[in-house]
Amino acid sequence: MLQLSLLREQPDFVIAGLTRKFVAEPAAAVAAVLAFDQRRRTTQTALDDNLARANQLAREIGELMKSAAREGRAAEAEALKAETAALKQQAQTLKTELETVETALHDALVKLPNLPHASVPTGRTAQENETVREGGTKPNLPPTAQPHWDLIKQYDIIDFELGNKITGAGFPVYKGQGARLQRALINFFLDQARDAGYTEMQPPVVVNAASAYATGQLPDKEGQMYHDAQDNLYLIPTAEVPITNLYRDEIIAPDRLPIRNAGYTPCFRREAGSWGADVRGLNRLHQFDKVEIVQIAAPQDSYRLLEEMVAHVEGLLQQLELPYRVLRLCSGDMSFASALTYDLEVWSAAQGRWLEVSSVSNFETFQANRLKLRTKGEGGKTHLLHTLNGSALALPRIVAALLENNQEEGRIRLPEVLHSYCGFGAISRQQ
RNA sequence: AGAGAAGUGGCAGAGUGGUCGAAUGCGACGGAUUCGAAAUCCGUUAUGCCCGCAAGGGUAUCGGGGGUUCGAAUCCCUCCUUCUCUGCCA
Repeated sequence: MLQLSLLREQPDFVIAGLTRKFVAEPAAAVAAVLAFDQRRRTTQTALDDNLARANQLAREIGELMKSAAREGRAAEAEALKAETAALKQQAQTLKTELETVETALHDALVKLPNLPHASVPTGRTAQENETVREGGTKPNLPPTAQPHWDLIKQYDIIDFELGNKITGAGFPVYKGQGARLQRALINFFLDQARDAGYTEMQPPVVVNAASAYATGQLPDKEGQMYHDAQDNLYLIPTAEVPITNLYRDEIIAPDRLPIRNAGYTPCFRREAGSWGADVRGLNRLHQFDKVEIVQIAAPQDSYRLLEEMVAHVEGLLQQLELPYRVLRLCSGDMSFASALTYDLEVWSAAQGRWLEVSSVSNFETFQANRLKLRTKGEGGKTHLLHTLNGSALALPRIVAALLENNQEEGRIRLPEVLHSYCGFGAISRQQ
């Protein structure tokens, strides 16, 4: 959620940013918010004055009651009581109005996306994303090379049919060397995060509505989460949700910043309506594994830390010997909450396409505003912090690329760095 | 899951209808003292919102929500959480 103070103080700046995000009628949207804000303030001033008067009367009545017995002033007290009755009625009306206008203000404000950072290229679609750099070398595969959905059957390491039987489509079962590869990747990613200064966290994988709301999954993406209606809990779509919410409603001492956390969790996504030709095999799943890195930073440090995070993820891809590229997303392709996002994609050789394996974003104060995540600055004033997160990394597409890019006759070679984690150096037919 | 008890400021802990955003202690911060430190002394030490250039003032918040009352941390209802005992269980 954008900060109301920014709309008040720099409406033109906000409108310019919203325009770049292709928000319809940005000037009208900002004007509507400001109008609600104005109404809210006059209403609250009226209510506060009313309550101040009522409080004062209550004090006076208290005094009169004390002296009533010996001075016979009960009648005066009764008169004042009559006045408070009128005030109360008025206060009730004002309270209702305040609630209504606050809701309207809030509803208008949460509809506005975050503003793109100055370095974000303006553009509507993924075609206009900017390639920042590429790394690694694309392999030259023979024409007989197979896509990963065939390889996993051939080596019997990931079984979609079994998952379909016990759960449903998009919930694969990892078997034997496939399961061990998953575990190896998770451990490798977590160890790398720890070495980079992140504290490992193991959060719950279901969260309450307040958490889902604070990081922005609710209300916008309600239909994309699995929901347990009985207890009103949501399965997390990413570890970002619980790990960021650890700091909901907190005032963090400046000397604790930046806070760096990492966590492995399974992630659950309904992916309603997003199935198509490009989502075969591991390209899109309802449940997948991911290690997420999250930082909470002072505003002046956040963009430097964002670059660090991208470098960390790049380092992982380099160690996995995967060809990759780093994209700076254009304004129209960025998520609702992000101010600047880098996507990292790996080359999936048999499919002949880039697969997004990580998205690293700076949300500036957009999430922190809903989280009420603050710090105390000069003069004891509180102000919002910046939140950042990134995948480091999501497993399925990494596995897809590893399988496709490294396929050889009768085996799939694995990068050196995984050998000790897996306990084997190549996937072969024996389990 | 059943029975009982409890939820107050960074922590501990008082407060059972008015002068309570809240005693006291600890911690933290600033100052005095000191060559420096300890000890001691003085002071400061929750958050949101509204009015105001500011100084300052107002308002709300004592687990959440609702109610009674002129007035609620205090009484009532409800939900949540924690603790103790019993039961069940990886």
